[in-house]
Amino acid sequence: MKGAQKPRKEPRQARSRFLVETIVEAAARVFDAHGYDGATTNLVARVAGVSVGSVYQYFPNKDALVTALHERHVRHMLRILEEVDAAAGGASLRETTDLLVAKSLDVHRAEPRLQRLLHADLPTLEQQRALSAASRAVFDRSRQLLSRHRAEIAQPDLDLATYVVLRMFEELVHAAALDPPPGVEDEPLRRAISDAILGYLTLAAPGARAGSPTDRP
Amino acid sequence: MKGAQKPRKEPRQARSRFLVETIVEAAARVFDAHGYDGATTNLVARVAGVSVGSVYQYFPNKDALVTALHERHVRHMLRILEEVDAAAGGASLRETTDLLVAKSLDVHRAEPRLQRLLHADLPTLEQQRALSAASRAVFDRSRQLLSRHRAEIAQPDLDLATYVVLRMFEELVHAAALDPPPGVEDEPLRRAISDAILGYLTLAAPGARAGSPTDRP
Amino acid sequence: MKGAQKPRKEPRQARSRFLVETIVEAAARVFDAHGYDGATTNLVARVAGVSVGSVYQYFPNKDALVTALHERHVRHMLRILEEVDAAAGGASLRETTDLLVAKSLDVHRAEPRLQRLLHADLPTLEQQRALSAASRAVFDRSRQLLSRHRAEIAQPDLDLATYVVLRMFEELVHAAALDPPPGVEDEPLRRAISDAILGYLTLAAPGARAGSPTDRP
Amino acid sequence: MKGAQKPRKEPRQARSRFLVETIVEAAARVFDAHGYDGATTNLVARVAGVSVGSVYQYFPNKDALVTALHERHVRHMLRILEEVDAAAGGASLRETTDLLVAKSLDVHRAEPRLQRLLHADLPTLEQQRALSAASRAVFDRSRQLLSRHRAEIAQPDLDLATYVVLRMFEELVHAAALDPPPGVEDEPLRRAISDAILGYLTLAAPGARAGSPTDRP
DNA sequence: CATGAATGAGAGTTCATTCAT
DNA sequence: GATGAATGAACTCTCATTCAT
Repeated sequence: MKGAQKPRKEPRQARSRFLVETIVEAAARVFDAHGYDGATTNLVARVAGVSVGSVYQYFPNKDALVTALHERHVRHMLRILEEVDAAAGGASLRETTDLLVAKSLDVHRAEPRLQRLLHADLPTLEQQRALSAASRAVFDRSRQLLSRHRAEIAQPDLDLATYVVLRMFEELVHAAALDPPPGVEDEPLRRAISDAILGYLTLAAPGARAGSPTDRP
Repeated sequence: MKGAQKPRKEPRQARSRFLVETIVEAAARVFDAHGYDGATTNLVARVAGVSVGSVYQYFPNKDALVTALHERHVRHMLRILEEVDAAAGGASLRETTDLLVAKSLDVHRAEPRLQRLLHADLPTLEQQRALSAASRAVFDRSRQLLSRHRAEIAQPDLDLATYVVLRMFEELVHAAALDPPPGVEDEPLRRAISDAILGYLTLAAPGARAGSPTDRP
Repeated sequence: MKGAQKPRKEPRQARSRFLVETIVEAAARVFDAHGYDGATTNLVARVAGVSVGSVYQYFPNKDALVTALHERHVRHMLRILEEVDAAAGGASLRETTDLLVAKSLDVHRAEPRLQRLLHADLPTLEQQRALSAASRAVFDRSRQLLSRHRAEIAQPDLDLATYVVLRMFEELVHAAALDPPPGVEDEPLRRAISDAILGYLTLAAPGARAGSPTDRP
Repeated sequence: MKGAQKPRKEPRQARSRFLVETIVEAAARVFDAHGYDGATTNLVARVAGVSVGSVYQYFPNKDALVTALHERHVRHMLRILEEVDAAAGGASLRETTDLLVAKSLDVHRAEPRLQRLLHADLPTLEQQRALSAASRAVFDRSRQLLSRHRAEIAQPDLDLATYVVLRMFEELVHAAALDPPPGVEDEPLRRAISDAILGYLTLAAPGARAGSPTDRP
């Protein structure tokens, strides 16, 4: 992979926007099915039903497709955060977390290899520039959600906590989707992910382990 | 990446063993510096100070190098587990975890991109066959270490707990090494990783746990 | 050599057809000059004045070029058969054979090494599948020509006779073109080839072995 | 056989001769099984049970193995010519030919691909120098045999006749061994080969060509 | 002499990218 | 804009050959 890349031109017209969407969806299918190396730009074009030239009209190079896929994923996650936020009026942190885990698992299970690729290869790229912008939104939204449950959270630094939670969350959902532990049912698996997040957030100061903050009404 | 690959021939003599080691170390440097695609077999050979032919004498193809690097990493982690186990006579789970985090961070910081590559690309490969053998050792050793602290662990299923802990551990250490949160000192960062693991393991059961229908002994 | 190979795409447009022809002609020159091993795909491309990529656009691999050259040769031979057939109204078998030998010699002398390669390497390949289709046309056309002279032919099984004649014909023409006997003029050489074919076809039934069929009182 | 103890000096040569033979036989197997390209010198060495270095001790390069195989074949053919000559006291040309065809077919059927390779690739090589020496012996011996049947032969130039007969013979035997016509029994096939040779040799001078006596209705 | 690890030139092939149509 | 034929740099991998042991 070379360098960070934004779409070459912003699709102004409806047709263009549709074309870009078509290409991105094709890219999602192709990258999920073949991995980064196996995914050729020509194949993406063929699957999208357009010519390679058209792909390059909107994406200056192969990595730009990956960047676009990342943004697509971020949008997806933002939507989920939105939904959960909306649906959960006075829900507890546990309930909210459970819901997020369940919804995210659905997303990752739909295209596990692509998600792994996005999670893994992107930090490698010099694209962090482009990414941090998109990722920032997820970070901010997540932090906001956590701050709403500030009372239930023992960790003092909420920025750091958000960072850690996002990492754990992504990784565990990835793992559960792509490489689940053998012989474990879905429910305990989701439960374990929630536990990991909840456990971290609610961990009392060292020594005070027994009295968890969630014990309070 | 193609398929799983074992070393082509087992290095029997001292000279060969040395050569293989040289090649693997060169591969580590090259993969860490250039990523999977950027790492060419010719470059690995050049860095190792041998000819391409010699690389292919011992590794049937490029992916075999990655597999070897994975095994090298696994050996590394096993050594760390061993050391921590030996050093920690009656240490608490927290102390043991802190030590593991510190030592692992050193390993990952030495070659962060390689570690990311190993963590990310390998599950993609069909090499899980070969890998599971090597990874199993880490899993078993980790589980054994956890079981020694059984009393401090609230999670009922120790296999699942080991799976989750290993994932969290690897991911958070990777992240801390490759993409640390801005403005966070090393100490709190390490602390956060330990908290995540400890929090998950020691999470007291929610008051409603007894009623959960899936919680079978 | 790997496996049988048809052209990757049928050249629909005039430009493509011209390109394919150019490549095949270049391949003919290169294979004739360097043999199978010495002929590199890059050299074929260079001689054709195109890029390697263009060669692979139409021929999936090196062997596909050989297959194409075989088909080119078959077409050539068919054309000759056609011409001879057309020109020879009531010609005798001898006259027809003489003409075929003369024309074929011209073809083989133009690129003797290529002809040898086609004659020799192809049966080795698994390409007999693809070849038999093309070769069949030559066989059928030859058989048809022979059957027109049925009265002059003593061999009972015309299929077998065609098989034998084609083999002798190809081999002797090859030999005469590539490795002629020293000190023999062209005319007696051509005559000898015709004699071989005529002699076989007109050989009287066994029992008349001692003398030629014309020995009859 | 290893118990035999000859003077200490002599075995060195004997051993070398044996080694050379071993290598050549291994080469025969390998070239027959894999063709020229597929036959690697390392494989030949492995099959021979010696090291590559030993192969290169006696054969300066890969083509030297082919040359040796050609000489082996020539010796084989000479032996057959010898046998036939010895066994056939007052045999007719037909009888002699039949015997030669039968014996040669056995040889070629044992390693058809190798024979094709020798027949086909060698003229291509620059080894014609070395070959003509070896081939000359076969040529001379064949000519001698033909001259013994001078009375039965109509062709005026015996050198040319020998040349033509050898070519036809080799080609037809090759073809019969490697690529026989479908649905033809062995006997008629051998018969056809003999017919081809006999027909050529005994063909009466032109002009005497009469309507074939085997004309069918 | 025998060995076989080491060599490295060079081959076939792919695929991101361009640009004339 | 859209197309897709054409490009060619660059990669993985092979194998004839050498030479230190």
